[in-house]
Amino acid sequence: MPLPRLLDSVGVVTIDDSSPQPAPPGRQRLSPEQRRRQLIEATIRVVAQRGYANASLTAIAGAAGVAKGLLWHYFTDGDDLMEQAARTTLVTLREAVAEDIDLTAPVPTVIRAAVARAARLRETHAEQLLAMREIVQNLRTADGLPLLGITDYDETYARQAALFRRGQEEGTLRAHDADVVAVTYQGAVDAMLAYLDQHPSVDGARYADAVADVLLAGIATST
Amino acid sequence: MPLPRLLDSVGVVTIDDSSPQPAPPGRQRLSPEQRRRQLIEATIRVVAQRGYANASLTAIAGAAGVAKGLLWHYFTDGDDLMEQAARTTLVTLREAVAEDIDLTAPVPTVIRAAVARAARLRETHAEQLLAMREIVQNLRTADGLPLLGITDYDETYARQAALFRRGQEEGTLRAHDADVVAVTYQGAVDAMLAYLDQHPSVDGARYADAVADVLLAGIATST
Amino acid sequence: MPLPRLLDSVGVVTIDDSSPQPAPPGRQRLSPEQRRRQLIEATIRVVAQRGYANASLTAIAGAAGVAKGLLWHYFTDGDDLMEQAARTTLVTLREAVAEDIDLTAPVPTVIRAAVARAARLRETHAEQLLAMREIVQNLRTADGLPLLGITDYDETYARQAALFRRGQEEGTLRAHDADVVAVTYQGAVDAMLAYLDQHPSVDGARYADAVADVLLAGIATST
Amino acid sequence: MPLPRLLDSVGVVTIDDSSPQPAPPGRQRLSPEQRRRQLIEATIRVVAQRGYANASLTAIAGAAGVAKGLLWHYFTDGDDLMEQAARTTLVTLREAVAEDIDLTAPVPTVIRAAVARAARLRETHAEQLLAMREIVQNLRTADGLPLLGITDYDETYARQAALFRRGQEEGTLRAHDADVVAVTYQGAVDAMLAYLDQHPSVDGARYADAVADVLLAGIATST
DNA sequence: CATGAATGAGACTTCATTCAT
DNA sequence: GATGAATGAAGTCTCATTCAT
Repeated sequence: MPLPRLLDSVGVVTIDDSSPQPAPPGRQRLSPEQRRRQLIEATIRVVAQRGYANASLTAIAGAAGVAKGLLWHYFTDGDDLMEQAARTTLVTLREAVAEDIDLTAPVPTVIRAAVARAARLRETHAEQLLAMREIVQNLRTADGLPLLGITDYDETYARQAALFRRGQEEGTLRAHDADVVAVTYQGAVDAMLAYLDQHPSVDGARYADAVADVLLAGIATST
Repeated sequence: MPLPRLLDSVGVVTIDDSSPQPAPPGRQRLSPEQRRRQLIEATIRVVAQRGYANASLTAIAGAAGVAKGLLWHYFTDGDDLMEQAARTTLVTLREAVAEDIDLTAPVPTVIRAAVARAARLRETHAEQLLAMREIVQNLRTADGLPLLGITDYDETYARQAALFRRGQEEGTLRAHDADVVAVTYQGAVDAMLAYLDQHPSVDGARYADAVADVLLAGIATST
Repeated sequence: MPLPRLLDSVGVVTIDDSSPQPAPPGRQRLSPEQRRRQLIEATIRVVAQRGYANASLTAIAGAAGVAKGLLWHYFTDGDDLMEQAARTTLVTLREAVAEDIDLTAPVPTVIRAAVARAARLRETHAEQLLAMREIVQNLRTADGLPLLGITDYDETYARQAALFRRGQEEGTLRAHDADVVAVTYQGAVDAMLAYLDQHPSVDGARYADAVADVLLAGIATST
Repeated sequence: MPLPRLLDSVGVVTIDDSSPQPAPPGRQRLSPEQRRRQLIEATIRVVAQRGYANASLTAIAGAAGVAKGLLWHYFTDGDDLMEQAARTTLVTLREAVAEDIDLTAPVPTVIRAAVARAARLRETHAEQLLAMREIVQNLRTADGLPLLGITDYDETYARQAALFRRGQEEGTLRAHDADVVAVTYQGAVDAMLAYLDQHPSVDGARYADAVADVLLAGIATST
């Protein structure tokens, strides 16, 4: 499944219960799941808007419309909240993207569709994309090493490599090293998203198509 | 000159005297240039190791073996230090990469060489690569907008697009949109670096060659 | 109501619990009003004892027996604390003095009583007198202009001028310019307080009476 | 000699060598006296303009056009500089005022002239007045006690009391306690200066005359 | 004598975290 | 469970003072 790389693909599907702080009564008593979701959504929102460094827990609690202290009822500390926010968001994103693509189609078709869907993530999951980038980039273990990344990437790359291998078996892709192709593909998608982010006037769909052209020219047997 | 994207920003050629606090002699009197360089080097080192959010000025001064207050003699505040560190690093990097590539060679050759050189940046400028990513990602103006990025990237993309255009005129590259090709190329290189960073056992040179294969298959007239 | 000038500003009636850090029980939970009052009292105390320039927020928090950070729960910053301390003190003082004087008595009688009450302020509100002087003198806006003073004084002068005008109408005071008389009166009282401050052995009550003699000789129709 | 109280009377006569930093050559070698005077003048200027709290030694050295370190060649520390600046200024002021008044004239005449001269101090020695107020108010010993004041006041009061006593002997002043009269007089002058400072539109000369009227009505035998 | 780079103490402020209510 | 007052550990920054040049 051509999932954009962790950094790119971030994106809690909808956070459908769109209301930020609708709760009118002073003290609502929610189920743990609801609370966690509520707090994670606020986290994504604040991180996206103010950046990781300025996303204080006070601000997050405020955005969620709850008291500061409540955070420690549901998360062991700030890092835990960030990590869970990232992981949750990643999972939801994967599901969302997978839903929109027919993975059984011919591999070149899958690739073109996946690139197009990734380009649309900017529109459907703007905050999540931003926030994930921030968290992945900044969240560290106590010894300074990145907390997220390696593991998650590998899984992503593996899935993509499998896809490319199928293409080679079916004869629709050329015989490059499937891992290299996977990484290259990811990088192209990632760069596309960053570029579109900073050039909002560009037509994303058309741009994605052009990117797919380049990629398929490089790896497909026949465009 | 086909400079890798984020890589662009990586730099500071030497930092040869790798030692954190080399000499404890009471009070060193350095020239402004030397001192600035020393402080910027320490900044890059600390940001690379601990991440932007944990790179306190206290830590940076400590890494430089210098009193905290000295930072304000040379930089107006923490953001100024970060910005200057990034800009200095960016410039030095560009020069470093430019030196190693013959830009007058046939475009496919230039591309292959550039990818290879970029792969080697991990070895020669590991800290700078990491630190630049951190600073570019996190440094913001007071209103929350990224302080670095857009402008600098555009220049990079423009240079690369010019290179690709030359290739098309000379008949060595196919007729894709040169801008799209530039962005795609950058993304591929960037992804390669990130991948190599986290898989140190992989042979960078060979990997770079494979990436160049894929790219050239996509854009060159004859592989 | 003939309030002494700088004296005006002095105040905070009680501060009865004079003890710096009365109770060391782990964590006290006070109402906002109590806490604000406590912090303002500590501010007055520290400013009076060590001077404005040496009244660090660290010292003030220490004198209040409270964590430094708590100050920012109740005041936006140090200047805000100082300003509120001054204003609160001013109001309380006015009320305190007004309570002790019968403003409907013949004007010369009011004047004599007011001078006497002012002299006693040294005993009942010594710290407040000192602290007000310090704050009024030193607290400035960002552009360097005094934050307190002009406006507040004008009100004081106006009240006094009105009193003197009544005296002229009733025939107990001579026909000087009422504004000039008000300012002169204030200055005399202010100087008396400064003098008594530095000569503690002098009998304040007797001294105040002598000052009233001089003033009334100058402005009353019959001594 | 009716010298305005310490606080009021501040005022280095002219600082005639008016140029702030005229010295064009990099390193001038001045006599100790000249240097001290230069530094003290800069101190007065900076304190008057920015207030005591913002008068850093760095700013003072900058205003004097010399290197920071030079201050410690001529003064033991910042407090010493401030104290000497205040004392020097006080002396020069006394001389300046004394020059303008005929102390042998009838006492009421002396008083009227002195009040008038004091009112003009605002015009001729504005910075000195401001700076003296600041320094006297803020400069403290290590234990928090005011460094200037008591002693200097007493001298001033004594001189004035002597003047008033002469008036009583000559029959031009009534028989109040001369000390009380001195203090009252000082306070009136002080208040006048403060009032004029904040009401620049008022005609100082006329105002001073009115103040003298009130004072003399109180203490002279016949106006 | 003069300079200004360098130091270090301390100021203000922010914020994660705790805990009495 | 939920609140927000209170704490304490940094962090950024300023400035008097020292000292190599």
